[in-house]
Amino acid sequence: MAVIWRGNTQDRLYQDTISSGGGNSHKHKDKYKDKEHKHKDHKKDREREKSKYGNSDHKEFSEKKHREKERIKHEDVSTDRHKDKHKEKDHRKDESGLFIRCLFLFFRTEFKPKKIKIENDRVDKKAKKRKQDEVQRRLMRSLFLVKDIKPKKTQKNKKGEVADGKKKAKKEPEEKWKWWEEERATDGSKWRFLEHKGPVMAAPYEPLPSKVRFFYDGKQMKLGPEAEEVATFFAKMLDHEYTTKDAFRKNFFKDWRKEMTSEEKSKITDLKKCNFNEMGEYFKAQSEARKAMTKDDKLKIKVENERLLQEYGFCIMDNHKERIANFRIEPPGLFRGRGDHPKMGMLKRRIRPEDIIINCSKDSKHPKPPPGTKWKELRHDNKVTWLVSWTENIQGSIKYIMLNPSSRIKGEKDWQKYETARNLKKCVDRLRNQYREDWKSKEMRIRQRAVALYFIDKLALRAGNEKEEGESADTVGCCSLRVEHINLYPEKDGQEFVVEFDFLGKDSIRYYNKVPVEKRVFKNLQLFMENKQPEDDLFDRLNTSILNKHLQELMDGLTAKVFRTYNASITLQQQLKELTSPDENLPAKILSYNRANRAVAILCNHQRAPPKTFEKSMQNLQTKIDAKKDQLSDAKRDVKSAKADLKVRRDEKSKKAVETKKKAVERLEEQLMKLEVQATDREENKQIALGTSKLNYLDPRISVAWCKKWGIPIEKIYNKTQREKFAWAIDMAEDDYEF
DNA sequence: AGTACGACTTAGGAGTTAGAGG
DNA sequence: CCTCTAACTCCTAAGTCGTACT
Repeated sequence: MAVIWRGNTQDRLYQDTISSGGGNSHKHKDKYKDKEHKHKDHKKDREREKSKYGNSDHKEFSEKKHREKERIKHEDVSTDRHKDKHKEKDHRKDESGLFIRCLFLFFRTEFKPKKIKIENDRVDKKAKKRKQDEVQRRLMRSLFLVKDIKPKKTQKNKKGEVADGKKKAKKEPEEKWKWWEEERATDGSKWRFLEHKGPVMAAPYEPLPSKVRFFYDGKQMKLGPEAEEVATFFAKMLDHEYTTKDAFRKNFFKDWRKEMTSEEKSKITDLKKCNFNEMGEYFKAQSEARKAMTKDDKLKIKVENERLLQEYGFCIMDNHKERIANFRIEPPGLFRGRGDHPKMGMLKRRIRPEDIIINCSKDSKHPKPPPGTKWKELRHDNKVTWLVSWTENIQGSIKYIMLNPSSRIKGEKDWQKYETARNLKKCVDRLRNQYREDWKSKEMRIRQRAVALYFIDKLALRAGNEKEEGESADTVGCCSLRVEHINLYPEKDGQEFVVEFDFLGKDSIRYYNKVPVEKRVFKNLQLFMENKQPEDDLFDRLNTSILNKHLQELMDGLTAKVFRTYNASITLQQQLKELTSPDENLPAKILSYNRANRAVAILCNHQRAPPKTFEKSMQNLQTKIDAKKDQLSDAKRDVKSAKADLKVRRDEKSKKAVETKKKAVERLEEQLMKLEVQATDREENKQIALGTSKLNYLDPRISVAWCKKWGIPIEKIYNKTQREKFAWAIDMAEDDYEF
């Protein structure tokens, strides 16, 4: 079974390693029989309905278009893009923190980071960098002129950047809009005015040069453009292990054949006989060539990208120019699901303008479809935040183009999320008492609800919606846990009532954990598992909808995922309090921050694949360690012989010699320990991803407050993008902010 | 209560870039 | 200066949750 089966962090941090694995092959077939059909028919009906009524009943907005436009402040999000590059130099090297909890204490006292490198050095580099930048900018400008790009905003911005980005670094553009100081709409509308240029369509297919051949069964064969395009998708993935998987090959071949002419179809009947190697080589060569391009050519591409960004990357929403997140339509390709996805390898088809729904203000300048095409629909729905949508062909789900996280519309929502989590903080004790009471309930469903909630709270599990079997990888969350995903141990490793979790969660990331639970929980679990098969639901009287309905009654806005946010943020706050010591220097403090962050990442089970070069860099480190060990044993031998000398001579000189040698040993021991610690550290960080929690779970105001309290520059914690996303928090949080 | 859908958040990996080290 | 690596950005898959409907 080909599942992403990474060893789990918790596993290695807190417990003995286990070597379980194994697939889950269970079937709930009856339950889902015929679902697919119904599903699809239904969808079609709805679609028909929609196009019938789509445009009819939208309110007119009173604002006059031009007046709106006049008031637009041209805050240009991208202007200072490159500006503080110099400042960006962070101290990643010092970030390497140890995680293991038992080492926390030790390190707090023992770790003395090196002084950071001298400022002088940096100033020099900065100056150098600036010079380089200036050259680049000049080039950029000349390129603009050469290419005779209409000198619209883009140009101005570019020039503006050049002008004030440099010497007068002080002169910030116009001050940023502080949406968080404004009133929020209460009527459920998301905006009043929305204007944008529509999406950037995927580049059309460029047929291969005729020298690049495809062979079937050893014989060269020219493919028609449709079949050829799909073949190139496969050829591009040739050295990815996807292409060796049965499901991938099967799905690919089936969909590929659909694109073939009847002639091709009758010839090509076996994927094994297809030879895509020349195609694969061709693409490899192409990407090599791209890497080897001259600086000028690279710059041209950069400029073109920038132009596209300026033209399509922004919209106007309620008087403000806002950055769009994904303004490009997803190009066609082969579907890459995660984990053991039944649909891997299927053809993700090209999106045409006729598939695309545009959403914007009635009174805005509507985006134009490419010449000779039209949009599927033009809609004016201000109850939603998306600008563009289309239906994807693999799962039949809808994809959207929406705004950047720095936008008002995303920021408000994010802020609100943390406020809800803070509300939970106020009543979490009450809730915890409540679910503990419910463990004793006469009703099974209440007990199940209470135990599930306990897991969600204690272990930060996801809610766990039901999924349609066969539509996606077999993964679970709390409510969808099955009996096979847990093991109960009345006693294990000296602890009582241990529950062992082992399942694949979101993105097929394995969750493995052994936790001691309260006796009552344990007994309940035994009860829930009575007379069940491994593939039966653990909580058979519960689903996310029931759970969330219950939570909603306990607190306004409360849902299962709020617990994850709450527990993540509160953990960060606590850990920061615990780990930061006032007299430490800056790198040490940042180290503490990262450790706190890491604690959260572990709680939320945020993992990453070990870096590709991980083994190698580990080996290098190990070599160093071995060398150090050799040195150490040499030094120890020296001590011995010096001692022997001393015995014979008994003079001051040899006594001193012994002392020096002993010192050397001590020094080496210390160095060795540091290296070993570094190795452990790297090993621990190997598969922990800090980014996800930082971006989605940690109230940024906690970090901002911490920075202010200890005089840490915010750039050490948040990079440019993150600072843009969390601008609201950076602006509003003071050093005494309490989550 | 159950189901399906739509909208939106959360997620890890691939690709790209910058900057540290050789 | 060039190469190698780590960080950052982009990409899009995979979740959550509310709502409409039955």
